[in-house]
Amino acid sequence: MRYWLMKSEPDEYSIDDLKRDKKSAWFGVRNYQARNFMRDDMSVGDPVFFYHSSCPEPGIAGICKIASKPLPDKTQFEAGTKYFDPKSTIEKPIWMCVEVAFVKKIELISLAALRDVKALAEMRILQRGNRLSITPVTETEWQYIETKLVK
DNA sequence: GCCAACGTTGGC
DNA sequence: GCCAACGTTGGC
Repeated sequence: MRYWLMKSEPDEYSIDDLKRDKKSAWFGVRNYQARNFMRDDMSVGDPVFFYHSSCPEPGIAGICKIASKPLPDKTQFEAGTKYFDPKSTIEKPIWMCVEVAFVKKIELISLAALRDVKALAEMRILQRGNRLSITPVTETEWQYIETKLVK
């Protein structure tokens, strides 16, 4: 089992949206590293921190879990949308996604609060210049956050 | 809105 | 394969 952190802009899709939907495809990822995590490294049941980015209060807003094997991201075939990729074909899709299932909403753990914790200094999300929308979380980091910061 | 950092593109 | 130009991310 591996642990993950997945970013979403709450204006686009928030933890409340996932709570309502129970389950959702994590579509729209157009970065190869992030895609490869979904395609190659995730397993059904892996726990995920749901992170709100590009918003007034960025931080971890909830917990969800991986709920499907990798699937072709349908939005890559939708001509005229911002996720359309003309290089992709049904036979050879370029972009993959997974489904995630809601686990719980938590009291927001702000980015500032995460930065305050020495034990989390090495977290990918806190590294300078990090922009990757999906990052692995180590077991140590997960346990620390889960036991000490999640409310 | 600004800007640093990073990824992608495309000419050579 | 190099690298400059450009686009995007995301915190502030």
